[in-house]
Amino acid sequence: MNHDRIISNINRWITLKDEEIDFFISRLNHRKVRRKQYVLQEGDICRHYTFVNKGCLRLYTVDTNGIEHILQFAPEDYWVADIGGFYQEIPTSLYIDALEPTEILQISKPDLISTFENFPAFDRVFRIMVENAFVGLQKRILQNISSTAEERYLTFFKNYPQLINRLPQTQIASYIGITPEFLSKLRKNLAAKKR
Amino acid sequence: MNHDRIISNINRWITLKDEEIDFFISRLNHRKVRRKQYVLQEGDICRHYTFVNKGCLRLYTVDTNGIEHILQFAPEDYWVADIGGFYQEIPTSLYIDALEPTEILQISKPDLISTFENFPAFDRVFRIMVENAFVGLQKRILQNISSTAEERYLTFFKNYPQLINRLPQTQIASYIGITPEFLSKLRKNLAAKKR
DNA sequence: TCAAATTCTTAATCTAGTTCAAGAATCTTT
DNA sequence: AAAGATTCTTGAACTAGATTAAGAATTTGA
Repeated sequence: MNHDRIISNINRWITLKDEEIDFFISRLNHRKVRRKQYVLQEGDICRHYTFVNKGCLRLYTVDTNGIEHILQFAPEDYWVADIGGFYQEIPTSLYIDALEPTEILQISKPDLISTFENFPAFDRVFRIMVENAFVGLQKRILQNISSTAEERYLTFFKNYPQLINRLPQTQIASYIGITPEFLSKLRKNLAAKKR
Repeated sequence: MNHDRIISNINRWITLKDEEIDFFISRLNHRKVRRKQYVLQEGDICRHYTFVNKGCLRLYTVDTNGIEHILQFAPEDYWVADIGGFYQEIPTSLYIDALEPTEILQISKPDLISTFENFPAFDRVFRIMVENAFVGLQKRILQNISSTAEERYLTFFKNYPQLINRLPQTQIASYIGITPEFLSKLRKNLAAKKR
């Protein structure tokens, strides 16, 4: 498997030495997952940080009524994990599965820790990665406490143009926190407005 | 000013050497802010990471209708900043102000960067800090897309018992994303249920 | 300690979004 | 290419939460 995508991903914020990159790459396992296959299930311990090389994963919970609530989509170039459970090694309440046939690269906790110990630059890489993700989540919270469903949909549209025609609407509805029926109505209204 | 609280805060996840702690502490400025005084205003560049030693700050936006939406409360032992704007040095859209007379410790970007350069252990400290904050935000998103206002209020009650009787209800309403009037009704219903 | 400011409550009316149901359209897999 | 599964749309009835307004209670700061 080709490592170009993950190399440019970790080189995005700071430039690493070849030795550092080679060490990190050598720790990765790669896997293919079929559509609908689970990468993580409630009750499991999240043993890997997962990078998506091709395809698309989703991170979500299932509530007591059996309804799914999507925390994150992870298309090409995104990382996913139950971060808390990964470091503390406690059973997760989250699910990760594939929305499309997907190719992933994974690093285990022992391998990531040894990467941090050998090359402190990776503490920085992962610090910056999480900082960026944090800022993204803050923006999402703000949307959720201050905007209407229509505004949230339009923001999703702007932030993830690659995903709009790639994901079923029911998944997008779940991400922005409304029912699929209501999303359908919103779209109808928006289409009417455009004319 | 006493540094015990911030020292135990940064020592919480990994144990630092005296030399590392001393360097970091020597970079801090301390300030007192009065109730309602701004620490950051829309349009400013966020020049400091701020630690609360005593009192309580809030991080929020003001929408086009003049309504405030609270992203974070920062009582004793919490850090606040517009993280994105801090590193990129771009004008913020957020406000930080004091809900009570507050004592803070601040570190500037140049000082934080030089701390990272001299002592890579701090990349790890800040990585772990942001990871924990990230996990907290994920839980909050989940609440917002999946729970009723009543459930969100009860969760706030459980997560921040120290704050419930310390903050005006209007601030809590803004944090959980409802109007103060509706929070008042919720509380009435909850009190009735208890009997 | 008192006046001003802020916060809290209640009630009536309104609306964004849900629920339920059922048929139409579109994918997936063989 | 067909059958089954999933997704999308529409409509009617419902409800959680918003809005407006006004008075009561509490907090604040001089």
